[in-house]
Amino acid sequence: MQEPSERQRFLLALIVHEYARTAAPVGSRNLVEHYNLDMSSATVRNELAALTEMGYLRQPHTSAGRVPTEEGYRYFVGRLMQETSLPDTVRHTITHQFSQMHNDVDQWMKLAASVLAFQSRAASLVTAPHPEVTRLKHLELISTRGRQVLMVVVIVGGEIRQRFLTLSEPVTQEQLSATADAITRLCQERDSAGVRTQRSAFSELALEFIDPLVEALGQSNQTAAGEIYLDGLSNVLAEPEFTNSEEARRALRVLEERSVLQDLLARTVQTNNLVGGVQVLIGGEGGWDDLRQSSLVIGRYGVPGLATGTLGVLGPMRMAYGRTISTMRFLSGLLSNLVAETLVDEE
Amino acid sequence: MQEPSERQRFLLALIVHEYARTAAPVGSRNLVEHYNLDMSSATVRNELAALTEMGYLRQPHTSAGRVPTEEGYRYFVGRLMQETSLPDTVRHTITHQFSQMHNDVDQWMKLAASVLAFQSRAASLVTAPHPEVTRLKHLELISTRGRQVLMVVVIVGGEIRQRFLTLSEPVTQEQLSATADAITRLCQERDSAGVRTQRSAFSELALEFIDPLVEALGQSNQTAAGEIYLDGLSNVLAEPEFTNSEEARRALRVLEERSVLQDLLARTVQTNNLVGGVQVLIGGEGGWDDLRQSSLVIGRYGVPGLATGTLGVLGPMRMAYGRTISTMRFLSGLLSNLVAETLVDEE
DNA sequence: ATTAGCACTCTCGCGCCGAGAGTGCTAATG
DNA sequence: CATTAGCACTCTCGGCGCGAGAGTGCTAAT
Repeated sequence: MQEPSERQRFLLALIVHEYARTAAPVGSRNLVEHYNLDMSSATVRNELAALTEMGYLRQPHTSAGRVPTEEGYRYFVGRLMQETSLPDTVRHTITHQFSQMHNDVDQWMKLAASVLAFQSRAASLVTAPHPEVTRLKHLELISTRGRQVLMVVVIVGGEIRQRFLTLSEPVTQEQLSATADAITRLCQERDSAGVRTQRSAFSELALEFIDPLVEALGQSNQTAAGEIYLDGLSNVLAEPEFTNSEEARRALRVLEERSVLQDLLARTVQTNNLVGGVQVLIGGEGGWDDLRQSSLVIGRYGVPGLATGTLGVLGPMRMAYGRTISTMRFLSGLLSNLVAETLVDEE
Repeated sequence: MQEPSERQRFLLALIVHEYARTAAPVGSRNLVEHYNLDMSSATVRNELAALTEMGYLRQPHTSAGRVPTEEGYRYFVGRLMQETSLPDTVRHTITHQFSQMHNDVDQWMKLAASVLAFQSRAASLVTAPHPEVTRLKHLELISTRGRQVLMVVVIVGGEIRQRFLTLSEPVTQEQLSATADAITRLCQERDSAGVRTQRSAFSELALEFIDPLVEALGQSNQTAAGEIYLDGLSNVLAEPEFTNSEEARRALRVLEERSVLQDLLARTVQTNNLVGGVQVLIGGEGGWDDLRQSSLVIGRYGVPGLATGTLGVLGPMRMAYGRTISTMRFLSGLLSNLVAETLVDEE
């Protein structure tokens, strides 16, 4: 890929910006007038022709304005975009909102999704902080009625899972508490496999809880990484590229289908378009045919080795990458701090 | 409102059915041919004219076929629709799927939403079972690091809430467990107000947990009734009435906005279009301007007085009410049993 | 290297028109 | 008297043509 000149890069950035604003192909005359360029439209035309030749721009038809190609966006995101950090007032507002949230993970996630959707004017997705290995922190057994028991499994990192069990015999709450304590002591810091190895050490009563416990710990392998919080879905429907409902349906299906999102996170690690912890997938890069019209910005947060979560924004290819990325980076830092402050468990 | 004749009712039902199938205004000739009626199209025309006069049908324009009015749907749902119960095979499949779900509430909810969306071919929403009054069942305090503590609040009915706290002094896990036990004993079966009255009975250490606990118990008053599970959003985008993205956006916004959904559930109780526990709101009945094109089917499940949840389906006004309602009724029964079996706590 | 000028191309919106579908009405019929 | 065949009428919808507008590439002049 040929390297554009300084002026060509400048123009490319302008077109990306203008197209993001208007969603209409942008022409040379328009560009000159709207940005008070001190060159003529003919000069601009020459440069645009060059950029088109290089593959960064394309024309929807012979005589329309220019639109950035995927390649163009990639170049813009990777080399052109200046990292505008979020305005101080916005940062303060967001920080303040989080401080109001009473240390409730659920509310944090909702707020994060909401902020991300609002700032990016696109759809956002946030996953709750999730440990990379699920090891038991604490087990609690609560009698509900007769042989019914509620099992609460607290995982290292703070995640909580629950199961309902029916015992073969009624048992008192005292016995349950004692059993829970025993299991907790024997299995603390163990993952599902580790718990299984302890099987021989348990009392007959405790054995009734082992299978559900093992299963609760092992669950993460199959199921989505915890809850997925979505917000701003109606934002993307407002964009002209999604008025064609076929496109909109595809995008929505991706967001609904948790398995797809998981795949996506899995691939997050190994790609090359990393921007300081934030990844940008343009035009369904990497085989996401359903997202051919869209772009996806993905970031992670949390404490590696303890618990991490994912932030994502799905929007049209012409989304405001700058604002989206800086918001995401800010949120990622903020959430990472929250995770570190509250969830950290190893010393 | 005038009472239609037997034959008119028959034709009204046919039109509702046919319009649900094709989404196009249905004409007399079409009706006669497609359903092999043994009357002429002229006769049908006369009857349709009468039904139009009565307000059950309308014509999009002078010379188009007929479309049911809201009034027409209301009449259909209230008096015409025969309650087809779900085929046995479907019932068995669903029951089987639930039995696979390992007693995990989260998975039940997801499955319920998925089944409801699939059967109704529309968007579904399901709320987790939620106690009408939130009273403490069990409190657990888990030390995470230094002064950090994870508070797990189990509510009568099985719901779980968590908070992260920072204590003024580091405390051992033993002390925490003892304190949690003490609080549990003093406050079991109490709601947030009840907990507050016990304040004087607590040790200094215990006092640090009271405010967060009161707040966790009181939360339900402000926040949505637990998690809301959505599914099938892409279904409604597939419907022709939502290709006009403006309509689609409105509907989506309603589903996203949790506060709106809450309002909606609040009104659920007092309306008149009840069908054996399932309610049908047609055309945004009751002041839901954003849902003017849509209908909403709402049902509840659970054990009144202990924990209840809501099932909802949002789709175009011409949705398949029969299938939707019977699915919802079946699911409601199934979930109610699950709640009763696992969550019941009072004797 | 830049730019004014110009011929050329393509889309988009508009109005027109004929086909098709459906209606209401009237008159005939069992 | 209910039903129905026949018919004139109305309205939508898709295709077509056309002119305006926007944008381009090219050439020649600066």
